[in-house]
Amino acid sequence: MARKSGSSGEKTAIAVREAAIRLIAQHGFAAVSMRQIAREVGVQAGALYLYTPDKQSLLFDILKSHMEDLLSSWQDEAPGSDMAPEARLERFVRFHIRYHISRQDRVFISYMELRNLSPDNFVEIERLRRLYEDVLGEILSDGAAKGVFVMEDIRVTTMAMIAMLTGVSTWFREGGRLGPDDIAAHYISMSLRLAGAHVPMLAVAE
Amino acid sequence: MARKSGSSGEKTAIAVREAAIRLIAQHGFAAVSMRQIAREVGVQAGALYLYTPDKQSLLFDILKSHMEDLLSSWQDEAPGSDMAPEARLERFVRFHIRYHISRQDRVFISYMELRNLSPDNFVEIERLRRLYEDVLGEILSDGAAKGVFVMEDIRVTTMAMIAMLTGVSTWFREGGRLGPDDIAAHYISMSLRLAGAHVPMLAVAE
DNA sequence: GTCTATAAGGGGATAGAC
DNA sequence: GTCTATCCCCTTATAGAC
Repeated sequence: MARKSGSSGEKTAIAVREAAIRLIAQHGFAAVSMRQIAREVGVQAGALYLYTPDKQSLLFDILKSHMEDLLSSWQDEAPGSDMAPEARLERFVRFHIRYHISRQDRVFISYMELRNLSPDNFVEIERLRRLYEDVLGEILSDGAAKGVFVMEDIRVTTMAMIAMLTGVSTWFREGGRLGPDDIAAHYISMSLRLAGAHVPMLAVAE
Repeated sequence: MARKSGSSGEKTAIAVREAAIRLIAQHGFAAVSMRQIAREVGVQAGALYLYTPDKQSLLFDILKSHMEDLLSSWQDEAPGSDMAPEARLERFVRFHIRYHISRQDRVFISYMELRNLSPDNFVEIERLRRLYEDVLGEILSDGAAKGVFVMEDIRVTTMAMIAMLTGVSTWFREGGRLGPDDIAAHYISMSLRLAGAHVPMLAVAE
């Protein structure tokens, strides 16, 4: 975006995004003004328009790059479809939980602010979200076909599991009773159980 | 609120609430103006202030009466704690799914608009929400104590199950492939499985 | 790249007529 | 119980100086 290497434009561009993400996660897109974002960044409101054509594009860019990053991060560590369904599901759940815990703000926004997207932008984000849901749907279908997962309804199970997994971002707090890896482990065994896999209990506490 | 029996005040008061719920669910609290609500009701903006002291109270009243109605509806059909945990869980899940399907707008708002409550109002709504979560937590704890539910972590399972169940309100659409009762049945067996109960498969489709 | 100034409009809320 | 008119403030976005 910025061409002069010594300029602070690059840094400002990043600062604008980060500030927007933080403020929108906290107060909601419609409740946050461009002036608030500018104050957080330390520039005047007018300067923001060097980095975004308008407020709507700012939201869209945040959501779009979040979804793209989510999908490409998964591609990077996705197991081959020749792997056992249980192992694939475990990999997916661990990835999902870690990703959602480490990027709580972005995740939160991308679920809460869909209503504030323009119709065209909404369609595009929904397309990307559907691609991600299909990753899980395909793993569950594969497991059902191979007889290692037993579900009454694959589509409902997919939606239920996605909601269950993503919910972690609403209650997880840094420094709580459980760390990210403990939580991921719990969600892995809950997911396997939800999919109707035979899952040995590793440890029963409480 | 209105004292004259022939007046249209009572009707208007209800219309204001319904319009507010519909618009807020669609666009978000911060994005909806008092003028928009008035237009939907068919009155002028000033008239709204006969029914609410301000916009914040309008939101708070919607969320508070939703939570109170949710809790008292549950009280009305809650089974005694002498019932078997599996049966109690089944009752809870069926109630939750039906309630959330039949009041999608209210449920949606009460999850999405927490950020737009004033700090005091937020505390009150959170208190009510926690009461409701505890209903499920208590059922799961009871089942664990009696050895019919087997979970690695009761608190995490409670949060996961609530998220899974409430998620139905984000994807359910009237006239879809499955009716409310089919969906409730699926969520019941998924919940039992999540709780680690022995659950017979009734029917495996797809 | 950033600032100041400003245009043009919408926001919540109130006063007073009817 | 409702309307009209209005106050005052904040909003997004742009123009032009530096």
